[in-house]
Amino acid sequence: MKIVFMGTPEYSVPTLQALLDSEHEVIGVYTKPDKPKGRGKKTEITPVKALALENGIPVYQPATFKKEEAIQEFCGHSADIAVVIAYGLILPSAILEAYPMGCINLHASLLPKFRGASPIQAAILAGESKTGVTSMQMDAGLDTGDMLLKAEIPLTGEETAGELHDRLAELSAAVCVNTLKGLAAGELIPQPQPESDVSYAGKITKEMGKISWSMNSEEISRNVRGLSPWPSAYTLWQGKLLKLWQVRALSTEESKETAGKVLAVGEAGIKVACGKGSVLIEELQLEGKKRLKAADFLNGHELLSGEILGE
RNA sequence: CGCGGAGUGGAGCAGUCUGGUAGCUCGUCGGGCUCAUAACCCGAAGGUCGUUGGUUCAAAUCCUUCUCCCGCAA
Repeated sequence: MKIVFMGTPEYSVPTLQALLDSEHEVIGVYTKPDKPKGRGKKTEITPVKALALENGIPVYQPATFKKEEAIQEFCGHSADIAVVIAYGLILPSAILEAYPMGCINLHASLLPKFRGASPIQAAILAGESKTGVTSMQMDAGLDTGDMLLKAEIPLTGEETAGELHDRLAELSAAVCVNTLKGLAAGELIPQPQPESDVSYAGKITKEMGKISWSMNSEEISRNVRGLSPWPSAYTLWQGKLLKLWQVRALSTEESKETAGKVLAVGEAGIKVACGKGSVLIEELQLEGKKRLKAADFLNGHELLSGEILGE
């Protein structure tokens, strides 16, 4: 099949690579416009664009599909289908219906759970025991299209969003290839999403990373994992930003201690009281500094029992 | 040139403002104590103070070049 690929971040890359390696032909790649990014505000090309350029595939970067010319251009490609994965732009119906087989999307959750922008993080934050990837025939709604294929993976309760991101990105590539195969063979029957289990995962914001020590230890652990590596969970220590990279939930029993109080410090980590239970901070990072194991951090910083974090 | 912090024995930090013997907490190695120990005591090794040039009798410290790491912002 002739495919137009639409994607932007790192997450999209394995799928594009899989399509390039397949018998299908990628005739064009859409990705979001280049933007100034990173320290120093340099303009960087998107990961998808980088891979497309390496392979000599035409790249298109409209800022929006609200303009007629962008739609015209899209319709001008003689493709059979468009594959959309973490593209980042809303696609109007004129786009969705431009090609004979429409647009299929790969979403990083077991739909209809966690529709929206942050399905990977949402699965961890919600403490799910499994998650996965769903391919669907796109329609005008937000991740509401009829489902084509699903693949599940179990969650151990230890993984970070970053690790899960990488695994699901690989899984998406496989699901994409299988979905195209199924569609070509006419073997896939689109399944409407059941209304009963619908949930949404909105955009992740920086503020979500601020730890409320009044939460229980398990919730804090999920926040640390679900927001790693971005935007990362953090608290404050002596007025400075202190990122938490690895935290272990200890007890979940009621505690009489003030939430956020440092109960003990040692080689194993920094034990902090929560609203319910306590956590052991095992890896952390002070603003401007590198990520450190708690033991290394304590060698150079005087963090004492009894101090209150979060202020 | 978006804002800011930092580069000091193997690790994490102090020292820089107010130039003048390189320090702390660990780790490593040796010895001791102990039934024993990751605990405790004694001792030792290990550093061109990121790089370039300059100022000075003298530079980790002041000025300069470059580079690498990191927080914010995007």
